[in-house]
Amino acid sequence: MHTLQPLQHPPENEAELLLQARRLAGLTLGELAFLAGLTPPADLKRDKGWIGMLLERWLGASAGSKPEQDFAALGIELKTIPIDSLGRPLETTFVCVAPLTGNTGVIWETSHVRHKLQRVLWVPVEGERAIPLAERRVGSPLLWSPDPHEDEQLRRDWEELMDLIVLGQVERITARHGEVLQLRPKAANSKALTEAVGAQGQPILTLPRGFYLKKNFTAALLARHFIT
DNA sequence: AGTTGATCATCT
DNA sequence: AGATGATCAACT
Repeated sequence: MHTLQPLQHPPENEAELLLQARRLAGLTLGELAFLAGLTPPADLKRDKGWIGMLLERWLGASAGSKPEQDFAALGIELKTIPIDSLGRPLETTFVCVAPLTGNTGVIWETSHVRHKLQRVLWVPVEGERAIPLAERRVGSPLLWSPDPHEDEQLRRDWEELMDLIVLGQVERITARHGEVLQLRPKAANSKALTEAVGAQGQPILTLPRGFYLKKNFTAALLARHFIT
């Protein structure tokens, strides 16, 4: 029998992962939820990570809250990305938390950002709020690694942002810094604080920040996929 | 508070 | 309308 069902185990290799991801293309979130025995929330207001969790389940990713890649054995990270009717991203993409202390001497080549983005399975999902959550369709997946140009774009932004962090300027950084990679708050709320470096090199408390891919970057990466 | 999964809601 | 800054949930 060939009933479509979530992978019960982590995929053995890239081909198995990609094959399963391709099977999901064209199906709705409601169908995938039903087949997985889940009930979709009415909207994502209080369940912002629901789609990501659903796709993790279908693709056999190690569940949610582990500090490693989704497919550790394959070195692959899973990212669902909300898109509009033309395939363009509706949101920026969270990459990882930014380290705000202990950064003297860190370099791009061994950074968390570069490691996270080394190989990513992108799964586009219709994201317009006019479409009821259960009716939104999953798109065709893209297994991606940064090409030399993309790596260079990311490196430049990362170095600029990390320089400011190291120099105690984290609170002067806004989301406008960076062409393709930005730094924004990543916290439960504005009361959650973490340690960082102040302008005089002293410890300060500030909002935890995360690195996010700007939409121009993910739009280009998805577009490259659509034409090839 | 920190990790994972992200989108919301307000402002320009 | 689109981007920025703020926030939600589950688990540890």
